[in-house]
Amino acid sequence: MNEMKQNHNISIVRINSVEKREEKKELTRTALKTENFNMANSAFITPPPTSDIDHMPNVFSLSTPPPPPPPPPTSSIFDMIPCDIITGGDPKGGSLGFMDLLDINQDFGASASLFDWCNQNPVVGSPQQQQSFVPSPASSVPETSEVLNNPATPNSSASISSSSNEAGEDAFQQVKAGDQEEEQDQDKNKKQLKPKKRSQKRLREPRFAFMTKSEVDHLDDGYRWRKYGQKAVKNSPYPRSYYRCTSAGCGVKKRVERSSDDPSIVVTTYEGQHIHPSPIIRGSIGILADSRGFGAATSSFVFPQPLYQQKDASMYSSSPSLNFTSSTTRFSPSFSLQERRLGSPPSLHRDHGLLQDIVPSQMIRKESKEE
DNA sequence: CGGATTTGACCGGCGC
DNA sequence: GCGCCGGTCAAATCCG
Repeated sequence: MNEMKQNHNISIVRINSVEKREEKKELTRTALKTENFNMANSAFITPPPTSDIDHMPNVFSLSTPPPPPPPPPTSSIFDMIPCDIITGGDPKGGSLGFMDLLDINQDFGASASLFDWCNQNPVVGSPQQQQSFVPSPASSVPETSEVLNNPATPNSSASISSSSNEAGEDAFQQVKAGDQEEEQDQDKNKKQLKPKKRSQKRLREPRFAFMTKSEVDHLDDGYRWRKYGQKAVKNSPYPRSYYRCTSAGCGVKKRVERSSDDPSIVVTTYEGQHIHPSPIIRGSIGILADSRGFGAATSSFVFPQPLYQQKDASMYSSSPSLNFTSSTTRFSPSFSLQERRLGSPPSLHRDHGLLQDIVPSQMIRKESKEE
C-alpha cells in the first residue's frame, strides 16, 4: 500500500515481438522491450456492435486509431491513453503476443471483465467475434483470432494483454469449481503445514496483463490487495511482487514487476476473477456517459463493468475493466474503486494516479499452451 | 492491536 | 533424478 505513490507517466510501451516459447523464461523481460514492436503482429479490437455501444457510452474504436492525445498531467487508469488492443497471437505459430512473453494464461471463459469485453467485441478480421457481447466461454472467442492493424498511436501505448487457456470454458469452470475446493484444501493445509496439496494439477485462472509506464510499482486499481510474496526475478534487478485480493473468498491475484529493460515500465498481471461485486462502480453509467477521455483531469474511469452489470447484475468484474472512448480514442481500463465509494483512502485519490496511470496500449491475447 | 508487509522456506512443474 | 525457477506459505515484523 505504501508503495502506491504518485507520479505516473502515461507513455507508450512497445513490446518486442519475440520469437518462441523456448525463450519464454527470458521473455518476461526481453519481451518488455519498448522497441521493435512488430505492428504486424498486433491485433486491435474494433468497436463493439451498436447495441453494445448503447450500453457503453465511451467506446473506443481501435480499428480507426485517432491521433494520440497529449499525455494528461496526471496519469491514471482513468486517464488512459488509447491503446492498441491485441487479442492474441496466432496460436498456430503466428505472431507471439505479449502474453507469450509473459507466459500468461488467459481464459476468457465467463469472465465479465476486460477479457470478456475484448473477446466479445468484434475484432477486425474475426467475424466470429463480432457476434455477441454476452460474456461467453472461450468457445465463442476463438483463441486463434488475431487482427492486424495499425497502432492507434505509434508512439504511445500501454500494453494490455491476456491469454487463454486451451481448456477455455472448461478450464474456467474448473477454476470456479475448484476455488471452493481449493479454499477448503488450503485451510487444511494451513493447519497441517507442510503436507501440501496438489495431487491435482493446479488450475490456472484467467490472466490478464498490461504494461504501464509508471514510477510506482503497485498501481491502485480500486481493489484492496494484500501482498503475500515477493520474488527476485531472474536476470532482473527488480523483484516481482505477489498480491491477493483481500476480499473474503476472493482469490484474485496479481503480480507486479518492473521491466529490467525499461525500469519505467511496470508489468501488472491479474489472475482470476473477483467473486464479489465490483468494488466501486464510480458513477456507474452516469459517470460513464460523463467520461470524456482519459486525459482530462476529471475523466473518470469507465467500463465494461457497468456494462456487464447492465446485462447481468450478477456478474462481477474481476479484472480491470476497460473503457473505450471514441471521442478521445482513449482506452481506459477501469478498475473498480470500491474504496472510493466506501470512503477512499488518501492513496486512492485519483490525482495520485495509481492504476489510473496505466497506459494500456497493446492488448494481446494469446492462447496459452499451459494447462 | 489488528491488518499489512517482509522474507526465508517450501512445494510443484519443467527442462535437462 | 536433479536442479532451477515460479509461486505460495506463514512466522516475524512493521505500521497506523
